[in-house]
Amino acid sequence: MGITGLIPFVEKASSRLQLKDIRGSTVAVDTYCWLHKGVFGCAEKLARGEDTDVYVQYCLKYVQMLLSYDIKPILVFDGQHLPAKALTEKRRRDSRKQSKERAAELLRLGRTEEARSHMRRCVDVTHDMALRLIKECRSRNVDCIVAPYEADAQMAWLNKTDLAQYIITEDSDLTLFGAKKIIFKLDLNGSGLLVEADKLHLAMGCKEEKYHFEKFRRMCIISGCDYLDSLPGIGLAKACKFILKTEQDDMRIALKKIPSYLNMRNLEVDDEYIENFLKAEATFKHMFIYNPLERRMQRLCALEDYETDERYCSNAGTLLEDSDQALHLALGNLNPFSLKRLDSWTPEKAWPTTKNVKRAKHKSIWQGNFQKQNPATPKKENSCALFFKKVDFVSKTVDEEIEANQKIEKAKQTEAQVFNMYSFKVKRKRSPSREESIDQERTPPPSPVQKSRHNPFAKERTADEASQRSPVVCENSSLLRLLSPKKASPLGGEADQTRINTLKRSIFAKEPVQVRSRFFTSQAEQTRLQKEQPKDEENEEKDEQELDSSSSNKKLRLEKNDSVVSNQKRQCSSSPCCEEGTDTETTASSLLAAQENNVPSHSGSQEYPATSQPENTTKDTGIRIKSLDLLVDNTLESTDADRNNNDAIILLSDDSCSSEQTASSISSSALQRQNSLPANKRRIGLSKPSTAKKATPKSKTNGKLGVVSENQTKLSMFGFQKRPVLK
DNA sequence: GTACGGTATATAT
DNA sequence: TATACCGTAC
Repeated sequence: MGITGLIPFVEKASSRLQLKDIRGSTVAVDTYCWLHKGVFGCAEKLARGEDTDVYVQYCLKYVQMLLSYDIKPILVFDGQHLPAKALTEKRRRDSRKQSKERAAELLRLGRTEEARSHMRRCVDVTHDMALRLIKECRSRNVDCIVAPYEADAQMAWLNKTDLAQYIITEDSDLTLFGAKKIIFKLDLNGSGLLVEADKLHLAMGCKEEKYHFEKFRRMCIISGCDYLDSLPGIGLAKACKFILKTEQDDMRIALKKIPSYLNMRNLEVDDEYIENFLKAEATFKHMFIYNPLERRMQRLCALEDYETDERYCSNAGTLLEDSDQALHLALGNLNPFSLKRLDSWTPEKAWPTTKNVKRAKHKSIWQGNFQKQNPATPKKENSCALFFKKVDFVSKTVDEEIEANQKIEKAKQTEAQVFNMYSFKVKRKRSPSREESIDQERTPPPSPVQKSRHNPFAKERTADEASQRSPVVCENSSLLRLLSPKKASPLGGEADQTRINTLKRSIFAKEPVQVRSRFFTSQAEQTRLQKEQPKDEENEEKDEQELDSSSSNKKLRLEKNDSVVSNQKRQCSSSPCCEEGTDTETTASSLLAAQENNVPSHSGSQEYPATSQPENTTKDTGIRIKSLDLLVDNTLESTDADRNNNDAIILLSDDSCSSEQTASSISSSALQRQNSLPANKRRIGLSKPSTAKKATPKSKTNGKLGVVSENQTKLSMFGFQKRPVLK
C-alpha cells in the first residue's frame, strides 16, 4: 500500500543508481517484494499445490547479482501483522479470496485463460516459502532476519545504525520509518532509483534550514498511510501545503487548523482523527524491531527520544517476553503468526553447506564478528537449548514438534488445491482462436463438474447403470442436515439464497444419501479398493487425455458400503472438528472446500440427495474435496502420499432445485448474464472500455515513444502520469 | 489544479 | 504486490 503517489512526489530527492556505484556496501532487502514477484512466475503451480522453487530461484538471482557487485545483502522478512494493519490485511485477504473464487468459477466454466490471471492474484506468500529461501541463504552465508513486525521498521533500523547503508524495497512507507537511502525499482541489470532522506526538503519545496524530517512524516500520514486513512479530499499535495503553512509543532492544535488553512470549510477534524494520527506517528517511530547484535527486541526509536506516551504505541507491537522465542522468530525458525517452531537453526551451529553453492565471504550480523565491533554488547547464550533433544510438556522432542509443525505448514500450502481438479497444460499450448473464444462466450463448454468423466473419482457407469439410482447407504438425517452444498454464483443475492433454501428443503425432504469415502470403509474394503485403483487410474488417464486434462492426483473409486455410517461416526467422533464444533486445526484446503460448497468442515460427512436425481440424467456434479487432510494432519500420521490419496468425493445431484440447471450451468448463466450486460451497465467505473484502448494501441505507443526526451524517460521512470506541482 | 475512485495491466518464465 | 490511466467532482 504505502503512501499513494509518494515515489513520484519525491522525484527531486531521487536519482538513478547503479549497483556498481555502491560496491562494498551492505543493503537490507525487503524480501517479500522479491518473493511476490517470484511467486508470479509459478502462481499456477502454487495454486495447484505443486512443489516449485521458482520463487526461491528468482530471489537468489537478485542475491547473486548483489554478491557479484561485492554488496552484502541482508534479507529482511515481515513478521507478525500489526493490529493497525488488520484492515489492510483483511482487504488483501478478501481480494485474494475473491480472486480465488473467481478463478474456481472460471475453471468450472472451462475458461482457463481467464482463470489463470485470477489464480496469479490469489496466491499468497507464506512464511513457509520465506523459510525455504532463508535456508538457501544460510547455505550461502547470506544474512536473513525476520522482523518482529514490519520489515520496513527493521530495515530502517539497520539503515539508521549503519548496519546497512542502503535499503532495497518497493514500499514507499519506508521513508516514513526514517530510512536514509532507499533503492526503489531495482532491476536485474543492477539499476534502480535512489531516494535520499537528506534531499526530501527538495521534494516538499521547503528550505533546508526550515525542513525537519518530522514535517515530511506528518505530511505523509495526513495524506493517508497504512495506519491512518486520509481525510476526504486530502492527498499529498494538500498535506504538503498544510504542513508548510503551519508552524505549530503540537499536532493536537495544528490538525484542527487543516480546514481553515486549506480552505476546506466542510472538512471536519475530530478528536478521534487526532488520536489516530498520534498513534500512527508513534507507530512509525516506535515499532519493535530485532537487534541481532544484542539479540533482543527493541523499539526503532526509544520512547524517550520523542517523549512519546506509551498509550499511543498500541499499534507498534508488543515485546516478546521470551528472548529465546524472539531470537528464533528473528532467525526464521518460527511461524510469525502461530509462533510454532518450524526449524531449529542457530547462528552458533555450523553453517549448512551445499555442494556447488558458493558461500559469501561477508561477516554475518549473527556471528561474533559484529559483536566484537560492539564490545559493550554482552554476548548472550540464549539459544543453546535447541542443540539438545528437549522434551516438552507433551512428551515430544523439539525435533518432533518441528516436524509436526512443518507438516501442518505444508498442508496449508495446498490451500487452493481445489484448482488441481482441473488441468491447464494442454490449453496453455495453444490459445483459443477468436472464433473459439466467441463460441466459448456464447455456449460455455460443458463444465468439468457436470460430467462424471471429468470427475476423477466418479465411477464409470454404463448408460443402464447410470439410469439406476445407487442404493442408499446413509439415512442419518441429522448428519445430513449439517450439509448443504451451495451452488456458487458470482452474483449471489436473494435469488441464490432462495435457491439454497429450496435445495435445503429438498435435502430435508429426501433422506436417502450416499456417502462414499475410503476413510469410512472397512479395512478389507480399503484393500479391495486399493487393488482396483490402478485400473481406475488407467481409465481416467484415458479420459483425461481426451479431455485435455492432466490432474496428477490419485484417483479413488468410491463405493457404497454398508459400514459407511458406523465408520463415519467413529471418525467424526475422533475428529477435533466434530468434537469441538469448530475446527481450529482445519487445514486451509478443507476450509476452502467448505467455503466453495458451503459445507461445514466435517471431514467425513458428505452428502447428496440421490433420490432427487432424475432417472434420465447423468448430470452428477462431482466436486472433489481435500478436506480429509484435516483428519490425517490432526493426527500427524499422514504422509504426503496419504494426502494425495485421501481425496474424498462428493457426488452432488443437482436437480434438487426447481430448475434443472447444474451448479456450473447456473454459475455459467450468471456469468453470461454478467457478461451480456450492456457496457454502460456493466461498468461502474469511469474509465473507457478497454476496447477503446486496444483499438489504438499503435498510435498510442507511437505517440508516447515516438518523441522520447530525456525528461520524459525520467518521468516515466517515476511512473508519472503528471507530476504533482506544488505551489 | 487536485483528489478520488474506477478499470486495466505488469510482475516471471 | 504494485502502477498507469482516465473521467469526474470539487
